[in-house]
Amino acid sequence: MAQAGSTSKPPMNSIAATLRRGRQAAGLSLTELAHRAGIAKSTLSQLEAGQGNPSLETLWALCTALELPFSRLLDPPRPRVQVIRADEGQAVASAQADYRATLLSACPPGARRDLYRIDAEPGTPHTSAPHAPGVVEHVLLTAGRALVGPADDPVELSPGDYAAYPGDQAHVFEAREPATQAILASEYL
Amino acid sequence: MAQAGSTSKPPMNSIAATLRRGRQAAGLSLTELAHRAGIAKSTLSQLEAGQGNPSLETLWALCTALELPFSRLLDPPRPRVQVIRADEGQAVASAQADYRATLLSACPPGARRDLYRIDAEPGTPHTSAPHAPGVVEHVLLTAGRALVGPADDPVELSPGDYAAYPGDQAHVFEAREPATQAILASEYL
DNA sequence: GTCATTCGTTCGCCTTGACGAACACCGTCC
DNA sequence: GGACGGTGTTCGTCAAGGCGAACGAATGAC
Repeated sequence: MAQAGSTSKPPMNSIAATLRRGRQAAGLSLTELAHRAGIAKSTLSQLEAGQGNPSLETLWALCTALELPFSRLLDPPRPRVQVIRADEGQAVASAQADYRATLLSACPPGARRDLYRIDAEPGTPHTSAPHAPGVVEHVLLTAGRALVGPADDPVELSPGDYAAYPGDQAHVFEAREPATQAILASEYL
Repeated sequence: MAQAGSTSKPPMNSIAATLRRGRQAAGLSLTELAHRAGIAKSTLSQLEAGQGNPSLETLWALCTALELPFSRLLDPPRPRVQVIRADEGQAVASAQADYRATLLSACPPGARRDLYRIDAEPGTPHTSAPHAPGVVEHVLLTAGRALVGPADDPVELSPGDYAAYPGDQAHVFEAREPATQAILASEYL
């Protein structure tokens, strides 16, 4: 299975580590896991050694046997409690002074979802250019009132209201009352 | 590459569809994408036909060439605006009357992250049994005050405070003031 | 019309992933 | 001691994945 010159190579070491940790966390031996997944334990041994270039079937069988989502194959980090107080956190740059987004949780390598806290004041609407394809934004208004959603079809939200919309097209956030606050989850699967 | 009797087989059709849509969305031809990814166009053709059992290298090369996160290989759905008003949404069952979780956004197939709105009153702490390995919970307190986090090491949050902690061990949510509200993102990569 | 260029598919060959047996290793029991 | 049952590793064999050339179809230039 020769492979021509490609750009970057898959993170086998990362996957290998994930598999090994997953197996040990489940308290399984190589033999046992290989049996459950229906693959040869030699194959599994090589994979955990970071060698080779596994096929989709093999990876899938291992994921289901370990009850791991397929997407969890890449990434090690195991966090402990992390707290960001109300007045902390790095604000995201914005040309407008009446709109402030605070990054709460950036995606670890293998990107999936960012959490922001939005603080906005009435004024000119804050419009965002389309993001990468597949991005979905979730907004939950916690205080005030705002017009949120696709630029061509926004929705007015009151406290407690929730809205989700495609982020890969132009969209707006326009505060309608002073001290408007919201949670924004930007999901770029 | 024979495969012994395993449980479920990988969703090749889904991956095939994702690849084809991704390629067409990028406006690339089979030849062009194959060249960029450094694979043979015949291989790509077969993959988009849902045939075969691609190797990790092949899939990775395609993902990087299409600028798709590896985890986005499974799932099509493209949403429009979705709104859940403050008094809407299905409440999640809970034995305790003073703790209510409202599901805002469930993961589409290929699961990754759920969004909840929490409404809680002071009383007995709401403890959760450990979830699947790898789960991370994010909490952003929007009103009131609460003790949140791992059962053995919780943190007190005030409005605007944010905390993230592993969800695969016992954890608590204990309201300290009436009408306590929070956003909870359960992330199971 | 013909040539040229692109598209996506199909075919034969070669490489390589996956299998299974054999292997070395370690602890336990008799 | 040595015979077990368990671990994870290495090796030879076979089938399947990936490659590249050849293919038919569709389009545009001249």
